[in-house]
Amino acid sequence: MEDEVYPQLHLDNQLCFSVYTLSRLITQAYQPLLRALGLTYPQYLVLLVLWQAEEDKRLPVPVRYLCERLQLDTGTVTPLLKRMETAGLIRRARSAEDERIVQVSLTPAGLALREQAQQVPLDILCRSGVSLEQAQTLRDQLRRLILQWPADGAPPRGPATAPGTPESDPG
Amino acid sequence: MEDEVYPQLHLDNQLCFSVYTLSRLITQAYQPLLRALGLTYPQYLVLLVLWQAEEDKRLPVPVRYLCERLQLDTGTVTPLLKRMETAGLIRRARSAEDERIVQVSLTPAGLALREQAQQVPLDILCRSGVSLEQAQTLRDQLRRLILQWPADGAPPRGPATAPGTPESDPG
DNA sequence: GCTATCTATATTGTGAGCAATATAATTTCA
DNA sequence: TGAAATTATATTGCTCACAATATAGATAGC
Repeated sequence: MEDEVYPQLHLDNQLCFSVYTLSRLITQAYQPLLRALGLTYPQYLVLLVLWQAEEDKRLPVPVRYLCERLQLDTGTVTPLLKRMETAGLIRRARSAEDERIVQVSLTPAGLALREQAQQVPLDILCRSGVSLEQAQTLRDQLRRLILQWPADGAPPRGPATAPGTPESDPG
Repeated sequence: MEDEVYPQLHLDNQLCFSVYTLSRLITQAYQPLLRALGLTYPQYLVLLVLWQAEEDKRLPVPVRYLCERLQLDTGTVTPLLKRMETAGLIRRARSAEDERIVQVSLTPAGLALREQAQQVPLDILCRSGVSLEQAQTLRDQLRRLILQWPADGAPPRGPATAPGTPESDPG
């Protein structure tokens, strides 16, 4: 028998699994608060973008802008926006100048939700027991990692260290 | 007019959005490699657990064990396992001693995939351009955060710092 | 001006995630 | 022992994600 061991394939050595698990944990933490506002987590993200655009007097915004900000494609965003329109949170309208474009804006109800959502991020922070410093540090670290992430189709780059046989390879 | 500003609701100030985005980016990076093995990302995670159990001679394992390790409920895992059974990767069998339990084991095909998967984590690391140290540090940081995360239904805890009005609240 | 190309959005189909509920087997304990 | 509670898995219904494709409007070259 071989009895080979593959530490690089052990679940708890994977960075991907930690990120995946934390992402679901955070979403689950938001869920009860957002449910009180009649929102799902992705719908909340759409509203974050629209509320911020409203602050800057940039409403309406095209669907394309939402896709860029959220890093989601139209296959996800279009049905999401349809549900939000049905829920009375947003409006969608074809642009007159360029009929390919659908412009998205907030309804009064969608805008009004911002007041109720105001407390949500801090509330989550409190419930999670994470310190503000820890959260900010981690956020900035992840944002840098996301920014340096290779665009899809980019050529493979080597790891920044000399190659070896790491016992626990956090792929 | 009010012209109020809500920095705590700005998308890029949210820790949740960074985690969510990175999680999807990583999954997308795995996708082409796993596709070559005929796997989806969650199916790969199931195999990681089963391969490790095989190393320890603990196969078969109950569905409950997979749910615990992956932090997923049966509503996700049961159909996932059914698809993997159909694909010939695993076997599912009711336990004789306790007929509530379904024991999951690897088929030869499912076990054999481990050889091909061996290179995947390091391959992802290379493509991502992240250094091994950076990945390990981040992984350990996230694991600590996940471990300290409150169980569902736990009472709200305050943030570890004095309350104030943080400009950018990473909820 | 006409066709090829490009751009913006929508649609289809599959596979997660997850809440809520259902079903059936086991255990508890009065 | 026998009903109530518990445990393990499955099912249903809804909402993402995302690849692949479709559609229609705008733009570029010739």
